[in-house]
Amino acid sequence: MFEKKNNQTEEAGTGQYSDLVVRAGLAEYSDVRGCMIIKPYGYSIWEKMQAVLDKMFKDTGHTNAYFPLFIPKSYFSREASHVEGFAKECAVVTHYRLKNTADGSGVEVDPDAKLEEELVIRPTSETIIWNSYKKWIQSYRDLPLLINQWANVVRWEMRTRLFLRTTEFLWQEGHTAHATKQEAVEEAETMLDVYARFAEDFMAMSVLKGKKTPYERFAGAEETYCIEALMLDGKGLQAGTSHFLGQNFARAFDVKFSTKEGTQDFVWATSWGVSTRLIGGLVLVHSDEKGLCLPPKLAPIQVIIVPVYKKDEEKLPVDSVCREMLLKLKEEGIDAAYDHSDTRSPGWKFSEYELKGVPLRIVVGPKDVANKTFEIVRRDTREKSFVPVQNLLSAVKDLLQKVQENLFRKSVEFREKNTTVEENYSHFREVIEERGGFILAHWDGTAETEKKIKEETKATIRLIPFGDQEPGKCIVSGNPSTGRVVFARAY
RNA sequence: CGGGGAGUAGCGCAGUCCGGUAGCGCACUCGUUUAGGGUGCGAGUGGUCGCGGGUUCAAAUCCCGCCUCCCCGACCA
Repeated sequence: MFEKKNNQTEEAGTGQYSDLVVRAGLAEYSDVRGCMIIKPYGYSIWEKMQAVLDKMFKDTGHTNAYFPLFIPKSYFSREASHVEGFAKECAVVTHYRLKNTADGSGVEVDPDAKLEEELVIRPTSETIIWNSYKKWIQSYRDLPLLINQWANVVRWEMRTRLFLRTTEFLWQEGHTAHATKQEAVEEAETMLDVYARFAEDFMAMSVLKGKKTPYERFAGAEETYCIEALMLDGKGLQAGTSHFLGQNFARAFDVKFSTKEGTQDFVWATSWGVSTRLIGGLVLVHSDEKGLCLPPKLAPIQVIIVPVYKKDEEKLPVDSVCREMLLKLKEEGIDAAYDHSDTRSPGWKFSEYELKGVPLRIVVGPKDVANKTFEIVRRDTREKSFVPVQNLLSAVKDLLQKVQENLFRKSVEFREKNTTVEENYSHFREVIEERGGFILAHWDGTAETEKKIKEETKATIRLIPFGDQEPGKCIVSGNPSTGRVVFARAY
C-alpha cells in the first residue's frame, strides 16, 4: 500500500482500510455510533489470538478472573492522574429503569429511577480491581498476585475506525501486585516481551520495544513500556502496552501488606493489555492489492480447497479426492476448509479467498485426479506448484511455515527500509510529510519540544528505545540529548 | 465540538434543481448455459423514499423541525 503510493500505481492506502475490513468480512459498522460488529471471520482471528496469548499468560504464572463492567464513580476520584486521563471519555450510567411514554409512542428514561451513585462503564479496570486487591492482600504471603481478565471496555472516542479505535472494544488487561519495586518492574518487562514475541512469532509483525515519554504515558503509571509496529502506509501503531504503576494505586486504595520483617508497605503494581486493535494491525501490515494476507498461525482458514470440474461425471472423482485431503489435513490439526458449493465458479472462489487472506489454496481438477497431483498456491507470493497427492501433508506444513516466515521477513524489511535517521529538522518534516515511517532523531527530553514537533508535523514520539544510546543534539532546540527516540505519525 | 458529505430494495447508487404510476447495477429466486481466475442469457421477488409536521388535487421531490451515520481537524490502546 505504502510502496504503491510512491509508485503512483493502484493505491491501496488507508482510505481503503475500512473498505477492506468490511469486504473481507472481518467486521461491519453498527448503527451505534463508533461501534462495530465483529463478524465470524474477524472474531475467529480474535479467538486464535486469545488462545495463544492466554497460554502465554498462564505459562508466565497468571490466572484469569472477571471484574464488573460498572465502576462506582467515587472509585475514579481516588487516583488523580488516572481520573484526568480518562474523565473525558467515560460513559456513565445514571438511571436503572425505563417507562412507557405518556402518549404510548415508546419508552423513556424514568426520572424516578436515578442512581444514588452513578456508575462509570469501565474504560479500564485498575480502580475496581485495586478496590478488591485491598481485601485480598494482607501479607507478603499473598504476593505476588498475578491476574488477567478478558473483557470489553468503553472509551468515548471522538473519531473512530474499525478495529483501530472504536468506542467499545475487546481486550485483555493484566493486573499484578508485588512486594518489591524490582519485581513489579520485571513483571512489566516480562509482559512486554510476551507481547513482542506474540507480535513477531504469531502476527508476523515486526515491532520495536521501548518506553513512552511522560507525555504519552498511561494515566496513573510511573513508566509505560510499549511495542510499536510500522504500518504499510508509513504510520506507527501502538500494538501493546505494559505499565509499571509504582505504588500509585496501592496508595489510592490503601493496599498495604506486612513484610517478612513485620513492617507495613504499599504494594507495587503493574498492568498490561492488548486489544482487538491488533486485528487492524494485521490488516495494515500484510495486505496487498488483492486483499488481506493472514499469517498462517492466526488465519481462521489456513488452507482452502477448491474443486474444478466441467462435466457431472468429473465431479465425483474430484469431490472424493478433495474430501480425502480435507480429512487428512484436519487430522493433523490444520485448519482446512473445502468449498464444494457449486453455486460459485472456481474463479470467484479464488478471488474471494485471496480477499480473505487465506494463506494456502489447493485446487483439484480432473487433470490433477488423473495425475494424482494437486495445485497449491501461496497467498503471499501467489506462487503456484503442482504436488503429488501423497506429499500433501509435508507440502502444506512446509508452505504454511514458509508463508509465516516470509510475512515476518517482509515486515522486518519494510520497517528497516522505512526507518530513517535524521539530524536536520526541515528534512525531518519533509520525510514525515512525504514518506512517513519511523524516524530516529535526537530529542532534548522536554515536553515543550515534544509538543512543538507534534503541532508542526503531527508526528509523536512513539517510544524511547531501551539500552544505552549515543548522546547528541536535539533536532529542534539543539540542546543536549541523551539518545535518539523514535518519531512517527501514529494511529 | 468545528467543517464537509450522506440517509430511496440486503448492498452500492440515480431520481430532488423543475411535484404527476419509484428506477438502475450487484445480490437474491427460478430456468438455462458455464466451470483451470469474480461465466453468459432469459424471467422473477423485494420499497412505511431516515422520523415528525406543513403546503398542494397530488410530495422521494417544496417549506419547518428532529434523528442518525460516514469522512476531515483538537484527545487516546
